[in-house]
Amino acid sequence: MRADAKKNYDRLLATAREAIAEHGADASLRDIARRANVGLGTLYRHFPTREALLEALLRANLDELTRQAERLETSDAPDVALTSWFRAGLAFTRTYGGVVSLMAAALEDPDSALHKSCTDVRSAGARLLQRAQAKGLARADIDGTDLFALMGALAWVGDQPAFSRRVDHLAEIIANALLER
Amino acid sequence: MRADAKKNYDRLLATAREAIAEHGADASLRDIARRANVGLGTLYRHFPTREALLEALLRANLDELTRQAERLETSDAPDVALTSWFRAGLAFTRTYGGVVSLMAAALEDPDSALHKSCTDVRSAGARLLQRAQAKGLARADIDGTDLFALMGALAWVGDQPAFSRRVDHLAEIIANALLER
DNA sequence: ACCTGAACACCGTTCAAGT
DNA sequence: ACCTGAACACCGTTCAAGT
Repeated sequence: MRADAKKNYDRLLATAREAIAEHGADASLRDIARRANVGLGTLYRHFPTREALLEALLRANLDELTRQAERLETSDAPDVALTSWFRAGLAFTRTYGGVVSLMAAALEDPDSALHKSCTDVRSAGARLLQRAQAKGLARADIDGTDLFALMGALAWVGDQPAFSRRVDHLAEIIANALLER
Repeated sequence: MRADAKKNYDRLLATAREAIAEHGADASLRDIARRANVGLGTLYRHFPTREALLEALLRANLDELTRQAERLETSDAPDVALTSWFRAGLAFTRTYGGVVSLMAAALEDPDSALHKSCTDVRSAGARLLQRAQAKGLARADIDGTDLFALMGALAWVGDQPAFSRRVDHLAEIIANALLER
């Protein structure tokens, strides 16, 4: 990448990080380009879709979430590992509002720039879940997609001002429900 | 209301019902006016906000949900009544996609046209919950807002194509979690 | 009393023209 | 190779002008 292109890329990403932290995943792309002092076409050149921009923004966090699952798999007790990871996933969610809807859509769309990161996270969670299920420490009637769905559901709760105060409490209830039976 | 105004009002509501069933709560208001063969200003005259339009659309359903809670309170066993109503609320949700986010926002905004309907539903649920809690049939650490939040969370799950197949199953798990302890 | 649609200020996306 | 911004097709919202 040419030096000037790299500079624009970096500035766009930094600006997008601010804008999306402030306005959520549906922040105005036009506004991001404007605040980055870059032409609108330049934004589209570097990030052809909103998903591509979010992928660049979230890749580090999502990879870390996947790696954390792998670490927990060899360290903690299966049930503790599962609920710890569940909470970590939810915590990630809180950095950018409204991001889980895009992630849910990306699971279904192989062409989405977010597809691989999201299916990786789902697989990582599924393995933690299966490990707990194998020891009889988690309920047997759920899978990795259910785990992802419940994390997304709680993220939605956290995104609503009317409910965000209660999200930790509700997360605990649901995390416990994963271990029942 | 003048006869011609009433006609426009009814046509707008019927068209909105179709459009919102098809495209969800953020359907284009312009498109609704267009499809109803009515000027855009006429839509705004009858429904000054999107919430006002949804209020007109949902009032009957939300009132019915509130009344259903009252009926269940005098008929069924407290725990059965609670979970039945929880499922009924979720079923209502499925008629129009994306409607729960507006409802959650309306809880926090006393000026929203949806405010009263939503707080009424919350109160109705809270009473069913308290009745079950008084008999030790529901967990004691949740309130009516939590109940609303969990319904909304499951509605969100139902709105995501990646998860909608699992929403009934996840609803059962969460409904059971309400009764624990 | 009610209706209309132009006007304004925003979007997302594309693409011809420039360096 | 990369950048720019006008152009296009959409929004939501308001309001002067009409009947």
